[in-house]
Amino acid sequence: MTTTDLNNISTTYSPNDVEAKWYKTWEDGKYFKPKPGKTGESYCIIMPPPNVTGILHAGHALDVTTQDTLIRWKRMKGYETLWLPGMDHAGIATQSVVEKKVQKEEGKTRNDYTREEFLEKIWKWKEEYGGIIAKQQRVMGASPDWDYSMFTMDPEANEAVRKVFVQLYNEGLIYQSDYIINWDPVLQSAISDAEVEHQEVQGAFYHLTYKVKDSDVLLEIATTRPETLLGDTAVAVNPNDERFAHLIGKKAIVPICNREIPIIGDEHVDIEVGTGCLKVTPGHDFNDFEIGRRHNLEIINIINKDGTLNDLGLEFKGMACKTARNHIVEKLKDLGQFVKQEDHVHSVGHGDRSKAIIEPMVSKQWFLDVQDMAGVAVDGVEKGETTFYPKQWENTYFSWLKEPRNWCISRQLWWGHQIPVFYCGDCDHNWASEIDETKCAKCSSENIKQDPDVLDTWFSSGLWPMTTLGWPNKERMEERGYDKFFPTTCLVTGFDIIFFWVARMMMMTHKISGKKPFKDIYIHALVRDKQGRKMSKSLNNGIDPLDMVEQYGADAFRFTLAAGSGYNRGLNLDPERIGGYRNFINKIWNAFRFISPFLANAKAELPKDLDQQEKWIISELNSVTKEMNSSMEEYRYDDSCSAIYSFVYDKFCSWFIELSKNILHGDDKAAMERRASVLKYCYKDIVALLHPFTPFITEELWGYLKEEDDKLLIVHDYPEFNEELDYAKDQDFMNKFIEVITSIRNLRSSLNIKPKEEVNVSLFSDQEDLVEFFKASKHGFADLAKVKDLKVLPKSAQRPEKAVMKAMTHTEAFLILDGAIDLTEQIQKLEKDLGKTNKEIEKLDKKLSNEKFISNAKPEVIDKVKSEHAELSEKVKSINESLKNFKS
RNA sequence: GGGCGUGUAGCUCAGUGGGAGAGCGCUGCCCUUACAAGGCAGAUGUCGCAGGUUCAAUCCCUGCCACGCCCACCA
Repeated sequence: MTTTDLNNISTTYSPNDVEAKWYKTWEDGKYFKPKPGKTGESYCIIMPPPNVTGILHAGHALDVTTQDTLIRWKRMKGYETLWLPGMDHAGIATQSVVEKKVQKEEGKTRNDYTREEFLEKIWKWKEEYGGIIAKQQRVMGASPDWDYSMFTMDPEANEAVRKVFVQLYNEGLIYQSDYIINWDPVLQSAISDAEVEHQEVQGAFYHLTYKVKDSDVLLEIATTRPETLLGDTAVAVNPNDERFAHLIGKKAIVPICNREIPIIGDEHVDIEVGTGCLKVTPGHDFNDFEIGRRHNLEIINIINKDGTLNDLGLEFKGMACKTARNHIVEKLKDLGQFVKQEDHVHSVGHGDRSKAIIEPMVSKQWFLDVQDMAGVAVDGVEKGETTFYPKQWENTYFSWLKEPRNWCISRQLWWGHQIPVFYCGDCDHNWASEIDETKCAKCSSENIKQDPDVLDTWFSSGLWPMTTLGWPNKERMEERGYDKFFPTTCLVTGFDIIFFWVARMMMMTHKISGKKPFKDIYIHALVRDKQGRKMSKSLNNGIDPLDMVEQYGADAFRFTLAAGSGYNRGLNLDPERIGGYRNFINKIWNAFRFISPFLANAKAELPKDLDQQEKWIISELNSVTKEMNSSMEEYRYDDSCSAIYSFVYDKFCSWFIELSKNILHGDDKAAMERRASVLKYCYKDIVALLHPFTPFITEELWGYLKEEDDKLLIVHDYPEFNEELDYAKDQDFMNKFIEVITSIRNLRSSLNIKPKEEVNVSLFSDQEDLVEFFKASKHGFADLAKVKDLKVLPKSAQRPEKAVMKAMTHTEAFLILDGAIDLTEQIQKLEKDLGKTNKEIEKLDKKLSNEKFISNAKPEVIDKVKSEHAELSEKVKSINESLKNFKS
């Protein structure tokens, strides 16, 4: 397509073909690969790998946008950039979606298959969804080096995981222990503390009585879970509680099962809460477990893996806890050991995947001792080796790491890295190994088996920055540039996984490599619907990125997401806003359609002999360039977007293009060529500045703007601030010019003068250079406010008799009237303006007459107030005189 | 209970110790040859409430109210 064709085509930009075309060009041309740039420095972002649980949602779109914008920006600035893509196996989450699918389609559970068979089904799922995700990322314009793609279950990742596991195991940091864990009866696996959601639930306090052995005393005990009494191994009271202290050391008798249990004293028991007596069930309550440890109590497990009562449940065996609860209450009533029941709201843990009520249960699990690692991770941030943007998120990070609990890393799942610990069936030897063992390391027996559990997903995620760069294999590290890119530059992620992921990467990566994995951590907002609600399937308020791209184009969608990203924690996404920015993209397209016929007359360089309008726009462009670079440095995408948005709309299109029409169509060939050159210069910078945000349309337009030997925009230099292009005086003139034009338009509008109708205007000002500027801008007044006859006079000159006026601090504008009109409305307007201005002057007067203000305020503030006062007084003077004339 | 955060125009949100802002929406006029996905002009606020610090508070401090999120024990 040639530039002339452009003017024959639609006035609306259609993104779809353009986007596909450029993505292919970039990808085929290997533009996403890291290449040494002019800074000689590297810049690396490891993409937080999306879960392969399903297709991408709006949150991922934000992830892609914020990272791709950074990468493209740094790439253009001349860094050797690597954005490393990947996907996460997301153990529990993925296994459960596949289990659900199998249940739905085949009516089977995973136990109807062998481990190998079922894993094959998950792998199939992974292939399908992994492909969709990568396609979605491409549609968004993501520019990672796809050749680096990794999956958290790749053999390379497994190698890293096993090496680290073995090291930590041999150091004694990984240990096996009977511990109370969160048991998810639906997933039938332990889950970590972080995977438990606490929800307020309407329950009840059940008051029961326990008999004290060899005594008539009845202990009244309040509990929310009477069914666990079958697992009670003590009754605890506070040793300082006068009511019960004398009973410590005696025995109580558990109702129904009639087991004798000790009455113990423990400070944990709150005298005020409940009845002051606590039944202790170390097998099924976190606090009770701790009490049990302190007092060496027996642990009794009464619950099966599926959440029903086991053999110890007596006649309630096989019942779900909730059912058993009701039956046991009935039984207690029969026994006369039930006192009362009170409504009680309390929080109950639910699995964040399965939504099942979590049963605290004691079982043998693998743990990682994180006490030392957590301290180091805290140090890294406190000493500034790693910085959070926005800084407030450090608190969230610290709050977890400063009181870490050892991490339960084993999961009773199939989908994940199997724990590399081997057990010998003959000699009881067990050991951790980096390779798949075939015989016992001690007795050479081949009767060995590997631990069936898998590792928590976050174990492999914690190593991700190293794994992806080839660690621990020397050759891979060389090939993938480990030394160049590690530690990485920036991690971009959401605040919801600061605990899960960020903290773990900081701990594990440092433990293994001795280095913190990133310099910066940018925490972006979570995407919500326009009402600020989380997007969820149940609310059906999700926004599908592909829909948005199809409807508005990837550029508009990206710009919307970027414009909404700064230091905020929520981004309320309303498709209407995307529509608004789609209009902006279209504006860019049409501004180019205006410029394109003149490109042939434009020179490649910025001309030296700029006129005042040109100096103004170059100055403004220079400012926006500075603003965009500095705000991006601090991850203020919102500031960058609003800076370029208002420059393009409010400066370049509304004023500079409008002021250029006359020159471009005029007789002065030199001026025309100069203006065409400036337009081209500006537009090249505009598309370059915008490219990281809206890569497609900018690359498309660049094709028409670039010089023959220019490279593609994706690797072109990003504009930088240039001190020499600062023309403050021209900016000041133009701002005043704009103010005057707006005033004239305002007067026209208030008189209902038709847009095409010409008017005569007289301007009065005592600023000589401004007067000269206005005189020289005659064409501007004609083009932008349809001024036929313009007079620019000093304020000493006579004011026109029949006219309406508007006063500015620097200039009075009079619109001359032909016939008589009713001035009442105009007088009202002037009086309103006068009132407002006088109020402002009063405020300033008050300040200036305040001695304390004069003595305490900074001199520049005082100067400013004084000059404002003078300007406003001038304006008041102008208005007053006109009012006098109008009224006479 | 602990922590973090929020409360600014109808909506979504920036913002700063010294003149209250943007986008969208709204009102009026215009199909002016880049753009009606447009142009021009315009209206809109006790900056949550109450105190305090300061010459000066939307901004800093304290308390209160409302809301959101996170962590953590509640038997």
